[in-house]
Amino acid sequence: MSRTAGRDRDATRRALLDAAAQVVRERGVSGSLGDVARRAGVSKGGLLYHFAGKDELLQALVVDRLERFRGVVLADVDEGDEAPGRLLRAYVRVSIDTAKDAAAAREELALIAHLSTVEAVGELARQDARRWREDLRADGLPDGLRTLVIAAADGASAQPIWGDEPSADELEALRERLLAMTSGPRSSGGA
Amino acid sequence: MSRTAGRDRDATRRALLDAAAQVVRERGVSGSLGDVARRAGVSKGGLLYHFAGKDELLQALVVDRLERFRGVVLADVDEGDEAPGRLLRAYVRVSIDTAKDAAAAREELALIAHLSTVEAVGELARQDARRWREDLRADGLPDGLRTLVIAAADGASAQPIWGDEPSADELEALRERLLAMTSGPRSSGGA
DNA sequence: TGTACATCAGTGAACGCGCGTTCACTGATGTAC
DNA sequence: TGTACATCAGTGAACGCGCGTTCACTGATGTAC
Repeated sequence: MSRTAGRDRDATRRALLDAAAQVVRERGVSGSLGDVARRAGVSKGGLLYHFAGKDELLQALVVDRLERFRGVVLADVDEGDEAPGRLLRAYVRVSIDTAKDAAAAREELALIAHLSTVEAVGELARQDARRWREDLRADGLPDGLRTLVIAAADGASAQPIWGDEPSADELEALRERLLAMTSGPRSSGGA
Repeated sequence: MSRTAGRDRDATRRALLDAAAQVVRERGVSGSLGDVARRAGVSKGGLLYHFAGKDELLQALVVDRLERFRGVVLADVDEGDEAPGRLLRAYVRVSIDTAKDAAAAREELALIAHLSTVEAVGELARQDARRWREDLRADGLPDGLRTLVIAAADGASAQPIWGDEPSADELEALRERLLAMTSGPRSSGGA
């Protein structure tokens, strides 16, 4: 096999991050670099060429996941929705949809939970959380309502970690209820 | 130092479980048995005398935590409260109180998240979650409302893992709101 | 149009350390006679 | 009231394996002249 097998730098990095996510989901942060490298189709040395050490790999991984979530939510904001709470409604939709695959949700949360114990990662997560708080506050809904809705959305996606697996029906009902709560007394449109 | 230093079997077990909780919080499941043993004041061999291996220790630890939480909630049920939702109200109070110490909440959740990746632990957690679902359902509130309140309580105690640290004021407001929602149109009593 | 050199994206063997587990042993306490 | 034996709750040295990291090396591609 040649040294540069048709893949450029970025594609290899991407493959390594995806492999790392898989391994951390399955084995936690104690999953080995060798395992990650094998799944990405490079040698351990190759991995270390891209990420100077295990911590750096995990840090890059958490940044990747947080950005991905933010991207999905922003893409889900309804352009036609001009009422206060449009960002929060997208946040709710994405959170609940994520929770529908309990196994995937549990794995994703375990991923974050594991990563959150890595020293350098905590600060990154805190920054991201602060940004969400500010963005959602700027969204224009009253404090108490907003806090409640965010907590419920977060709770729905966190429950699998306790072994709880809410049914699709329950999640659907919760989703509708949360969206209705943020749309004022009468919900007029929206999917 | 003598072999049986005034401590009986159960006290040593207790000390080992407490030390294990501490270590897992700080270092994750990859924290070492040597570290656990040292903090409990026994040798590694001594630890292995009580728990046949690392998996057995972690399993015992999760059972311990789940039982502890259930015990605190049951103890918090208001004897004078006869209205539907009395168990759920205790669940809310305990969950939100837990969330008030963000650092402790994050650590406790990280503990469970870590443990949930251990094969044998998953089934235990699932059983416990099923029991909570049944108990809370038997509590007599309508499905949609109950699901919402549980999700919000779970969310509040889960948020620290994302780096989010809700303020005490916010939590207090959320708590009151959730309790009011489960007490019908007019909340009559309660702390 | 060739040739020399630099750089990029890796390889893979080796090293050393930490950890889980095993095991032979031990000192205090309980029990039978 | 002693004595022999069993059990309980450990000790601590040793072992072997897996892992993160280092390092010398390499084959393809790009660049200067």
